[in-house]
Amino acid sequence: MATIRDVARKAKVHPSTVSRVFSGKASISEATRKRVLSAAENLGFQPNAIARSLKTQKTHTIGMVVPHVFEGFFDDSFFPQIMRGMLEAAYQHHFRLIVSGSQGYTDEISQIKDIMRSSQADGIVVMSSRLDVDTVDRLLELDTPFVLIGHPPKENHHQISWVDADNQIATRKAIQHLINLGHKQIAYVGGDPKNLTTRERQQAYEDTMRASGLAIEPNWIDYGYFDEPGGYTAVQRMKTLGNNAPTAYYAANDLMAVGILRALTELGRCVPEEVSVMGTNNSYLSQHTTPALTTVDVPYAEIGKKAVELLITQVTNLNKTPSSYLEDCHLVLRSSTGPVASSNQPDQSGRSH
Amino acid sequence: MATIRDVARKAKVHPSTVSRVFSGKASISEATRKRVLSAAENLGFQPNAIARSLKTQKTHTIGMVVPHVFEGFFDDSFFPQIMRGMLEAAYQHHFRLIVSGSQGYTDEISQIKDIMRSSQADGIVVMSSRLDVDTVDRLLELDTPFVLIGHPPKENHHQISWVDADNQIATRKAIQHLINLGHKQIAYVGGDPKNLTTRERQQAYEDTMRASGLAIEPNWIDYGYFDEPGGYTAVQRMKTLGNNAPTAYYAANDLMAVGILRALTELGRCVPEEVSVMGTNNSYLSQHTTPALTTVDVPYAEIGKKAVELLITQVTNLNKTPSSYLEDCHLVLRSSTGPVASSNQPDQSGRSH
DNA sequence: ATTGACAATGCAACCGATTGCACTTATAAT
DNA sequence: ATTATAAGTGCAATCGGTTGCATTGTCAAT
Repeated sequence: MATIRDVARKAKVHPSTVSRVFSGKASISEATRKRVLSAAENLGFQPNAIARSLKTQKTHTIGMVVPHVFEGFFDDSFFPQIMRGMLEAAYQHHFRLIVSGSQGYTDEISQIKDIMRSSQADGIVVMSSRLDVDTVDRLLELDTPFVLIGHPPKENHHQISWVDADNQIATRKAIQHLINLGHKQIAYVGGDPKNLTTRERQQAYEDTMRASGLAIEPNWIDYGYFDEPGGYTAVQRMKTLGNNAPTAYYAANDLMAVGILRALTELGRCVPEEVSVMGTNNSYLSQHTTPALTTVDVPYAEIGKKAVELLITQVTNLNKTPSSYLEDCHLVLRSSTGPVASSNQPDQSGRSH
Repeated sequence: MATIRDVARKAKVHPSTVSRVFSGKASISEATRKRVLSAAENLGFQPNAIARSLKTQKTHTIGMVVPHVFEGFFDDSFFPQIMRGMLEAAYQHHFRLIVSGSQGYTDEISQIKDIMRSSQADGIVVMSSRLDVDTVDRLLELDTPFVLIGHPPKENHHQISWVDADNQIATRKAIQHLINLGHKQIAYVGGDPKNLTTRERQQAYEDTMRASGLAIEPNWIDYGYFDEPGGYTAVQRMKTLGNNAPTAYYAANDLMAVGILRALTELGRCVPEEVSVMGTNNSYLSQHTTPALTTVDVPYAEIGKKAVELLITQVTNLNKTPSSYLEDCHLVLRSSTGPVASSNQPDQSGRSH
């Protein structure tokens, strides 16, 4: 590969002149510019990104780490969509993404630290939604800018940048939708109780129930760990509640909702006539289930995009102060939710609407 | 960030000694190693990856470019699964992925060239399945190792490394499955006729039909450009063929098969009783359609993994000779295919099995 | 005619590691 | 005791760019 000195020799100028031609920022006479450019063209020269990075201390690269061992990560639209948004924003600013695999949550953090300490990226998008204060604090010490996708621990809310779906409002909209249909026995099937998003959604679920004066039955709450069997087994567990079994299920992702659908179908319960089911994410899967899944659209691509935009303004020094964004989610009404069956609430069927 | 000189000063050794401690390859007395390590620990030092790359001319990075503007790319399991496999292999060899967005096919090539010429990656996985000889030749000139996911132009078969699904056998298995069910009027809904994979599959489709002595009707061949509406409109077009309409559809991905399913459902044709439908990819979507989709599993994760493994052996000089792999695909029998309806072949229903 | 401003270019140090070579010291072989 | 060998470390050049500073040349203003 040709270097800047080769080009300089061929164009009979000093290497620094070649550098200036390619930087575009300095004043260069039209004549030498032409000469340099044609010499470069001739040699197939392009500035070496590594050398440039070393000198300028900028890699034009945003890091991210993906736990490649979690297969579900790649099935649900979650990761691909975030990635798409990140790529879009990065591309617009002439950045690239550097992505590392990881074997799990703790490894994820060490990979992030490794990228930071070895200066492989100007900034990092952190996707772990299991962060605790200590971890965040230690990340902060490394002072490589990062933005979190998801919610930070309460203590760090104003110390770091983050962007997340407005899970609270999203969940409220979902639960309220079910309540409006007359449901009173509503199950919440979360992902992983260690996951902050899961906890946040659960909180919103409980708040919304309470706000409508509905009781919260611990048996209506379960965790499906984001996969299809998880939703399936949640139903298995709850069916034993007899009359007290939920008339509606809200799942923290579509995949678990699909599992719920499958379990219900096997039990011979009709959706939405007897039981309503809602998912989350509006994954493309949700359009094609039977019945098509009512869900809440989470703009993951937007979130990913926003995250790297934030990061890029931070690394280009336009604005170093931490900021955060809550992206709006909206209901996608399809065919898996309907009015509560009258048999489920014999004493007040008149009131349903 | 602390540099190697800071550590050297603190440990009272020469920077080269620090370097040797971290390289692990040189002989260092236990005493100084301890001293250096603790100084490094103390300063939070870790070798700067950029500087190291500059000197060693190795980035420990594999490049890839993703056309982020094609949303379908991120919906189908194709891209996420390849990515997962790539990450897995990269991780095992302590490599990372550097990924660039792109606005389309031609931009994809220029991004690849840019990564190569700026030495941002040791090797590149090229995913474009529309390569022509000229493009490949020009890529070859840049002599950064690359491996192609998908089929190379015939002329380059032995010049470059590539790994692909064995589309030919996969398609043959699929079509043969339909033929075995008694179908004679089988539609092929491909992706994009410019796509080599699409052409390869179409070839296998035609060969298999011919091998069974079946006629090939040009009207049974259409392109759905990999998305759901594409499958849908293919059916719209073919339904006008009346008695000559296909009794079975084979789609080059599951998403189009879903579109086919939807169109058929709207037309009131029962699947699989009246019409059979097959998809390709065994995406997680295919498990959850109604009826569940018979499909052919394409081991994308394996392909991605193999691609970067190949690349890594090449960049670490273990083996520079081009090689190629064809990954096996297998049928996933579910509920969208069945024996041809007797009304569709009134004159030979006795022969169907 | 003199001065000042600025455009155009060269010079050389620097970014943070790596590594071939040389040197010293300790250990083993003769 | 002498020599060969290897271990342990330092020196300095190098990877391929960038950039502050110095220098020269040009042109306009006074």
